[in-house]
Amino acid sequence: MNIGEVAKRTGLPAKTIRYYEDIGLATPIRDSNGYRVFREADLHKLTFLGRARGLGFTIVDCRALLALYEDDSRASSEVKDITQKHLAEIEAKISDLQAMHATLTHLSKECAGDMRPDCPILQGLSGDQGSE
Amino acid sequence: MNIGEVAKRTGLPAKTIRYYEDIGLATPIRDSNGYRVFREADLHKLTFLGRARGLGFTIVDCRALLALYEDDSRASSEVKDITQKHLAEIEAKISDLQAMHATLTHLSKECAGDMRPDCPILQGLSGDQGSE
DNA sequence: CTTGGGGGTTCCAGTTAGGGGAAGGTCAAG
DNA sequence: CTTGACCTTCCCCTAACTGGAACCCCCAAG
Repeated sequence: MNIGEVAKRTGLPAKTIRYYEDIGLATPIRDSNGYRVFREADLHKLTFLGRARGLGFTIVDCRALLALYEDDSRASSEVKDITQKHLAEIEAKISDLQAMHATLTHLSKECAGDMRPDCPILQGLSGDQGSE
Repeated sequence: MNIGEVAKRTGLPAKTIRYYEDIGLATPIRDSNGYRVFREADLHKLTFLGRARGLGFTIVDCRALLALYEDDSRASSEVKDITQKHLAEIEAKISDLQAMHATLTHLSKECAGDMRPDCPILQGLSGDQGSE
């Protein structure tokens, strides 16, 4: 299977697949013309990578998960640990974003958004806490 | 005021302040010894930048906001537009993260997390949808 | 035979928003 | 005079790709 076909099946851009080979996450063999040739196992690994990345795991995490995926004797606790850490990071990010959202919503509500130059958003950003 | 003092007052690392000068967001003057000298106005701009960045605005947004901040005749609607777009992006990110969180929580719950190799998380990532 | 188009290949540069650290100039105190 | 804190520039590094240039390969049509 050539890279284009793999891209179609996994949904990953060809560029990304080449990149994954570069950093050692995929190891297709080569045809006599230099083209990459992907086997079923390569396809499975790339599909796995695509899903893990889609769930926000970093490449470092993916590398670890992939190693565990290929190790039949792994303990499921190792996988669960990585996942729990990732969940904690996601929760932290959500909290951050929600705090930003609250602040901006508040500032935005007070701003008329018309042609006048008076703008509570800029006042808030400048450090003037106004009549809070 | 030297850069160290500004760093203390704004909470921004000196490196960041130099970077902001590099990209044209701050324009301190120079002392005869080559040291940067920051005036009150520079301090205000940097404080503004710190807050805007802290609320997740990109540097591009900050540049626009700063221009509006310094333009006494701006219309508040321009500021509000940038803010609303940013709010929409924040909302999209929160949704993404919440979806990831739900999926991972689901997978994680089904995983015993013990010494056995059986792991529903890896099964989920591999594309096996199991008994869903 | 040649041309065209649609694969594929490598390599280089750029993205965000700075961070780390080296090599060296400056300043104030003891 | 020296020490240590502060400042300067410069260059490389990060994550995870993406875009583009220049070039090779293969097949079918005119």
